[in-house]
Amino acid sequence: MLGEATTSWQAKRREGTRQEILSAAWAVARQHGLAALTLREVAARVGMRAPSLYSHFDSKHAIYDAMFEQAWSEYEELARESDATVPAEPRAALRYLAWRFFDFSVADLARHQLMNVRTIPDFTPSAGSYAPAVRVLDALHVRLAAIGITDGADIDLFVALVGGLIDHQWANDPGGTRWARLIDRAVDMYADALHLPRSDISSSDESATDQEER
Amino acid sequence: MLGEATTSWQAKRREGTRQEILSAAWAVARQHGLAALTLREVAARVGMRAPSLYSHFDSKHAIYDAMFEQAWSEYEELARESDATVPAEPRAALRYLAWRFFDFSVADLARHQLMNVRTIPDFTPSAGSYAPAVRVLDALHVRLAAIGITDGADIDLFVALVGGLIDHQWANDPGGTRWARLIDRAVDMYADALHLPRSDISSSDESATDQEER
DNA sequence: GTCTATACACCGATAGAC
DNA sequence: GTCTATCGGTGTATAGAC
Repeated sequence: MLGEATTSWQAKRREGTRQEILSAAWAVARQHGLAALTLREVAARVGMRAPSLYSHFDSKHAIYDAMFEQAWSEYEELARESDATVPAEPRAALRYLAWRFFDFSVADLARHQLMNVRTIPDFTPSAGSYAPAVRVLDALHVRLAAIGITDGADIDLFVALVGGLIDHQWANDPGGTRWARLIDRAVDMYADALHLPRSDISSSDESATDQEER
Repeated sequence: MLGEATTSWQAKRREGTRQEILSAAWAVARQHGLAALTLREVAARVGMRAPSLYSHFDSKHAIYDAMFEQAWSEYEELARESDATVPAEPRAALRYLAWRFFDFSVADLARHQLMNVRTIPDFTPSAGSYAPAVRVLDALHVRLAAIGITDGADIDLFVALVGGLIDHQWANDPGGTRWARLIDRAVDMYADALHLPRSDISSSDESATDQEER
C-alpha cells in the first residue's frame, strides 16, 4: 500500500549504518581490546554521538550480540568455502579441521574472546545470535560422522583438545607457535585413542593442509 | 630504635585489615562475578568508604593481583598437602594430577577466571604474584619427571589437555560432569601417546584418587 | 598512618527537543 | 534519527581531619 512505514531502500540504508557501526566496533575492539569498547568511541568513528547508537542497537550488549553472530558466521562461511578441501583420509581430515579452527581463532584475539571466552561480564549471546555457532557445531558432527566418529563424548574430547591448545597459545605465547606445533601430535594421539585407521603409506606425507612455516 | 615508624603489632594489624579486605573482595567476586567487583562494595563490607582502600592497596588491580597470588598459593598448598598421596604408578599419577587441578578449578568460578582466564580487561599479574603459579608449574615438572616425562612439549600438551577440559566444563556444562567424565579417557590417551607403561594388573583397579560419584 | 569528604573524568543509558 | 542534557554508576586522585 502507499504510505508504507518503511520502504525498501530505507531498510537498506538502515542496515547499511548498522554494518558501519559494527565495523567500527570491531576496529575499536581489535585496537583497545574487546572489553575496552565504549559506545562513545564507536559513535565517534561513524560520525555520531553515543546516544544515537541506541536508534540502531538496544544496548551495548546488543552490539556484542551482533558481533558474536558475525564472528561465528564468518567461520561458518570459511568452513563452507574450504569444505571441498577437507581430506578424505580420517587422520588428515582431523588435522585439517583442527588447524582450520586453530588458525581462525589465533588470527584475531578480540574475535576469539568473543566467540570462545567469556570475557564480557554479563554478556550472554541471544538464541538468534547463537544459531551460526550451533550450525558450525552441527556441520562438525556431520564431518566427524563421515570419519566414523559419532559418539558425543568423542566429539567433546576433540573440541576440548583443540580449544585447550588455542587458549594456551593465546595465554602463554601470543603470536608464537609453541602450542600450534602440538596440534598434529595431539590429533594423532586422539586418532590413536579412537583406533582410527592408520594411513601407513609412508612417513613423509605430513598433513594435507597448506601451512607454511610450521 | 625508639620512635620507630611502625611497631610490630601495628604491622600485624595492618596485615589483618589487608586480609579482611581481600576476604571481602573474594566474597563479592563469588557473589556478583569477578569482573563486577567494585571498590565501594568491598569497602562497605569491611566498614570503610571506597577511597580508604587506597591506604592498603595502590589500586583495584593491586587487589586483583593479591587475589591472584592467594588463589595460586591456595592450590600450591593443596598440592603440597596431597603430595604424598600421588600414586607411584605413572598412569594413576597422571590421573591424580589431572583430577586434582580439575576439581580445584571447577569448585570456584571467580577463582578459576582469575587464575586461568583473562577475564579482567587490563589486569596482568605482577612478577611477585606470579611466583606461586611458577612454583606450582615447577612442582609439576618435578612430578612429571619422576614419571619419565621431561620434554617441554609433552608437558605443554598435558597442561593444554586438562585446561581444555576445565574451560569447556565451565563454558558448556557448569555444575555438571559432562567434561569431567572425559578426564580418565583423556589421560589414558595421553599416556598411550607417550608410551607410558601399562599397568595391566586387571581392568577393575580404577584410579587411586578419592572421587565419589563419578 | 588511617580514614573521610569531595571532586573529576569516564562509562552506559534515558528523556525530550528538533 | 540525531542531537543535547542529564542521571546514576564507576575507578581514582587529592586535601584534610584525627
